[in-house]
Amino acid sequence: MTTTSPRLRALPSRLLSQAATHGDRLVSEGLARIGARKWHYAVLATLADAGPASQAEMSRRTGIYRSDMVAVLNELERDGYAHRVPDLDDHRRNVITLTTSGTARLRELDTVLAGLQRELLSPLTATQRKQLAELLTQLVDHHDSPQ
Amino acid sequence: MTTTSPRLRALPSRLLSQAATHGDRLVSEGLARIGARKWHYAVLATLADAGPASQAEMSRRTGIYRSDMVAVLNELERDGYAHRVPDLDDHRRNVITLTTSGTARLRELDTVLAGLQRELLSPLTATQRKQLAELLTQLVDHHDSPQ
DNA sequence: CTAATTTCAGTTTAACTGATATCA
DNA sequence: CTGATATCAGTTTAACTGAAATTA
Repeated sequence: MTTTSPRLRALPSRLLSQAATHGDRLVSEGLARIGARKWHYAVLATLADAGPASQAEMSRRTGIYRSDMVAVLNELERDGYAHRVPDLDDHRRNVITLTTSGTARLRELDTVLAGLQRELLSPLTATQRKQLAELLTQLVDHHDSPQ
Repeated sequence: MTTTSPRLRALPSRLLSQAATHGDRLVSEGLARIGARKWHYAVLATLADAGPASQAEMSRRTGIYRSDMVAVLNELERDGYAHRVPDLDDHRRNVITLTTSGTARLRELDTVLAGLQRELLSPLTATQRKQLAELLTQLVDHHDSPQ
C-alpha cells in the first residue's frame, strides 16, 4: 500500500489492522481452496479440544454469534463433519459432536493452517514469532478481562 | 471472548484479528466522540506529511479506495479541513490541500489518537510496545513488497 | 485510440441486532 | 413468570468492483 506519512506508518492500531487484514486474506483464500472457512476450523478445533457442547456453549467458546453458529453447523453437518443430537436432559439444546470424518477434516485443516501461518510469519525468525504471539496474547487477554 | 481451544488461542492470524478488532473499535469510538473517523486522520496526516496531491495520488498514499476518497473529501471539505482546487496543469485532477483549521484539527486528532494508542497498548511495557511495532512493521512491509 | 482521473452506483462479506417459538 | 436455547430475518459497515464522463 506504500503509506507515505510517517505518523500513519507508525500507528500501532493501523499496523495491527493491516497485518490482520493480510493474515485474514491469506487464511480465507487458503481455506477456500479446500472448501473450508475459518469458522469451520474454529468449531472443529473447539469440539476436539473442549468436547461436545450445545450451540450456545459453542458460540461462547468460539466467539461466533449464536445466530451465525446455526449456518456454520448446517454446513459442517451437510459435509458430515459434525452432528447435532437433541439433548435428552434439556430439550432446548442440541449436543454438537465431532464425527470421525470431522476429526480427519480437522487434521487436514490443521496442516493447511500451519502452512498458512508459516507463510504469514515468513519475514520473522522463530524467536520473533514467539515474541509476537506473546505480545498479541497479552493484548487480547487484557481486553478479555481488563484489571 | 474466552476462547477454549488451545489451538485457536495460539493461532497467530486469529490473535492478530482479535487484537486488530479491539484496536479498531477503540479508535473508531474514540474518534467518533469528536466527530472524526480514521479515514479523516489518514488524509489529514498524509497531506501534512507528504504535501498536496491529486485524489488518485492521495488514494495511493493512504490506501483508501479512489471511490471512497470522494466521500471522505466531501466531509473534510464540508468541515473546512481540506480544499479541492482544480489542477490548472491537468484538468482531470483536483489538488487537495490542507487548510489552516485542517492543520489544527490534525493536531487535535494526533492528541486523541495518542491517548487511544496508549489505551490499546496499556498491558505492554515501553520496550514491548516498540517490539510489537517493529514486528508488525516487518510483517506489513514484507507483504507490501515480498522478496 | 489508450490511459488516467473524479464521481456515482452498486456488490459482497463480516459483524451484529432483534424477534419468535420452544422448553427449563 | 423469568431465562436460556435454536432459528430466522434483517441491519450496518467496510472493503471492494464497475462504469460513465472528462481530459491527457
